[in-house]
Amino acid sequence: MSGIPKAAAVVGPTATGKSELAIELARRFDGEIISCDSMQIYKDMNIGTAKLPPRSRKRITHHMIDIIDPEDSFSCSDYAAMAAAAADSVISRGRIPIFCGGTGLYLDSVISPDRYPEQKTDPALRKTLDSFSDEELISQLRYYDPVSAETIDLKNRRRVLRALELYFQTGITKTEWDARSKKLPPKYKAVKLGLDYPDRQTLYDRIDARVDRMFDEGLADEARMLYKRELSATARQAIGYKELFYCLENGDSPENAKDAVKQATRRYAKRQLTWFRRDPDVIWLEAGSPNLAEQAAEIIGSFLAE
RNA sequence: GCCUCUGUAGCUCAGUUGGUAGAGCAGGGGACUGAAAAUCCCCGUGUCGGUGGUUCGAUUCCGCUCGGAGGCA
Repeated sequence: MSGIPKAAAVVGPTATGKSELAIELARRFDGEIISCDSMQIYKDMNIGTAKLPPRSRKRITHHMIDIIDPEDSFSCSDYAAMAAAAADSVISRGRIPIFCGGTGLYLDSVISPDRYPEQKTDPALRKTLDSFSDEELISQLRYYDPVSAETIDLKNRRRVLRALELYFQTGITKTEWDARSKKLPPKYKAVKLGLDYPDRQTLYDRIDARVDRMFDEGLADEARMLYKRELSATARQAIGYKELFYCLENGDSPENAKDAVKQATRRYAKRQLTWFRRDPDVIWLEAGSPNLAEQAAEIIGSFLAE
């Protein structure tokens, strides 16, 4: 009726069983999964990104996993375009796209309208901008985009850089771009299911256990292989790998990285929770509860029937 | 058995010349419009081991007591 295609999404912090639930839902609703995970994008980064093994994914089509070499630069803007193309193809086949993953910005970027249609990443410009001091950047921002200078956290250098980059590249301020995109309808109308455990300790215990399992499965070897390659700036920040790279640089035992990996993952999970809790559209369900799939299916079923 | 040191926030410790205490880490909360597993901001009450005493008042001084570490026999 609205003309906006429908989709489902499974979100939440890491280690809550999103991938499994998404597969179950894809089975029940004849869907295909579109991953919104900034790291499962990369080939050869398997253990540390907690990818489900291919045999667990069989029979259900997964998009946006294993599509980029870790050497190649990739960012949210690439994701938004590719994921939307994938979702459209799913819809054209008469099936339903099920977004699944913990990278909140990636999900938003596919679902929402094209925010910066004229903008593409320009490493040279970024490098030039990065050579200026915080003060210089801030005064530039105050001059060219005073509204952003009021809104953006000026202590967050990346945000300041980003706003300037947008302006210098397109001649239009970030303020203006954002105002425009807010007026446009979303590309998909999605029900968002959020998974979380009733208490934080359960989540953290699961994270710890999963990190232990990753090490048992050979995370250190996987990291050693990747260490020899020229990873892109994004791929090299992946939790689980960056800590091991640090060990390799300093000749430490991989065991020494274990606690650091666990802690980084806990903090990441916390940030994910902050992101998704802010989204009023998320319907929260208890991770690991026995009737989770039924609950989820019921919500999606009535959403699709609307 | 004797002597010395030590017991303060989940952990490591600082401190109070006696007026119920503060750092780091851990942890918690928040922000986020294409670098996002990134980046940034905010948050410190705990029987100061227990128990008696001195004192207007003790975590701080004294006695005893219970843990821990070391030394001497």
